[in-house]
Amino acid sequence: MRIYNTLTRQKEEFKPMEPRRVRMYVCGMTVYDYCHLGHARVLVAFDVITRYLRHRGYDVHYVRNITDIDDKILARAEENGEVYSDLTGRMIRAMHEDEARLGVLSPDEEPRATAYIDDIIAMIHRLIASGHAYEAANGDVYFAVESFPDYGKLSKKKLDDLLAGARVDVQEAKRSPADFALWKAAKPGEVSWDSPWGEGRPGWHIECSAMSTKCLGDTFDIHGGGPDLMFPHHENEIAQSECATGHKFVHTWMHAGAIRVNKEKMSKSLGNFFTIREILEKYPAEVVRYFLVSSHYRSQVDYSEDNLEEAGRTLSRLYHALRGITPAKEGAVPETEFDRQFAEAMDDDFNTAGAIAVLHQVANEINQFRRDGDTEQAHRSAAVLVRLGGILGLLQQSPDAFFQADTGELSAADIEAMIQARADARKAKNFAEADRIRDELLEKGIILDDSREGTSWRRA
RNA sequence: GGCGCGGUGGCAGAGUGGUUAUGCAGCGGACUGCAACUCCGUGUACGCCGGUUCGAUUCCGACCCGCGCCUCCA
Repeated sequence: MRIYNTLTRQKEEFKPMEPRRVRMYVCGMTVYDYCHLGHARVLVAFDVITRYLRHRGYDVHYVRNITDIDDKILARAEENGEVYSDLTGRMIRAMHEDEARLGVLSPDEEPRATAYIDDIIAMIHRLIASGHAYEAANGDVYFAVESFPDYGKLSKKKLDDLLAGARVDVQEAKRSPADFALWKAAKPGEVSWDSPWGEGRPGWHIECSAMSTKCLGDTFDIHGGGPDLMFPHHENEIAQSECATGHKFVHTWMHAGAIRVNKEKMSKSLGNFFTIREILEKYPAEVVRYFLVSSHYRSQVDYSEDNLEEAGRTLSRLYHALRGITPAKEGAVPETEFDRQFAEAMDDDFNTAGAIAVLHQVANEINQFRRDGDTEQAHRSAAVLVRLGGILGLLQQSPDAFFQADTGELSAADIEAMIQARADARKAKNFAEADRIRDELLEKGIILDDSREGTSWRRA
């Protein structure tokens, strides 16, 4: 299978260090606020990647960190008048709720920066000892960017350009404007840890170097994250890690595409972000997931009501195909041409859009079998659809659960009673009454579907 | 300014040197008491200009446009 590597800017044949084992690290959240859709994209993208790699038979060790100490966290806690760890604890719980609702499997390890202070200090120590970092007059420790000739190899930036474009408010203490903090001296009253350089806390980038190395070794297979982490975060990670260990840090770098709103990137600094929980108030979680998975993980996607609603209609088509069918038992149906096409798409840099097209072909086949009264074949194809959907984390609930959740003011019993009343009216050829009932339900967001087996219902 | 990514049919979104993406929406037909669902059929496409080629949406070059990073952001 081939994966696009940001480091080389091309798709490469994926060869993990150990044949059947994949070591992967993904930059997770800085927990000072609720997760937004951009976070969801990264969460879902690497969830699908993990699921597919496992489906392909790899033993994946997936590590995704939590940044639970940083300037923004301290600022927000101060603003709220609370202890920073109360804030981060609350946001971590919220994040776990959000990802569970989106069907995102937990990573194998979820290291937190504050639990790895010793490892961070040890790595900084090594960097100072090898001349790649220095303790400045203000108590901070900085990484000396010019000591690493490869600096810029991920983001394709030249150090000269970075220095020329540096902002005016350069830290006096830095030897070079491009140097970045490994350790920040604590201001009076700030939460801090003891270190050889005095009380302080880690810089933003060093935690990921320290934790990934600790959890996965000096060198590992895949490192992923959001599009805006490429520079400076990932660039700095490479510098720190390769200077500290003397080994290549990561083989394959993967970056998700940005989420946009009105042609602008959704980001916290622009203030145009939607949190996952806001969106989940308006759309079923699986629809949001489907929306995310229906385009390639590296492409930009636009968040809009139209797009989410279309995703809802499209996912409904898939669930419609499954309605009233008990899929054949997993394993009872051998691999089909559809499995092959699905794998072909996914093997090509996780082309989920192509894979979903296959899902629709399977749904179409199910509907054809059903039309022809070939129940046996319909059930077998349904098993294929559920099997392939599962690799993307989709189609794992019952169609009724999907269609009949969140019905608003009416209970299922109310709806069933009205359906019965309508059925009676129809039997009596009182179509005016039957249509009145159907319209009343529609007004309340309930759509009826008649079939030979009877009438079923779903929310609009 | 530097670096990078992209421009596909009404919309969303894959892909390919010559042959159907897929879905949503639309239209015609079947089914239906009428609808919905479903099935069958159907139209509109590859930013612009050159080049390579028997043939380019697909390769190469120029141009136009959009976006991202260069500062905390997934």
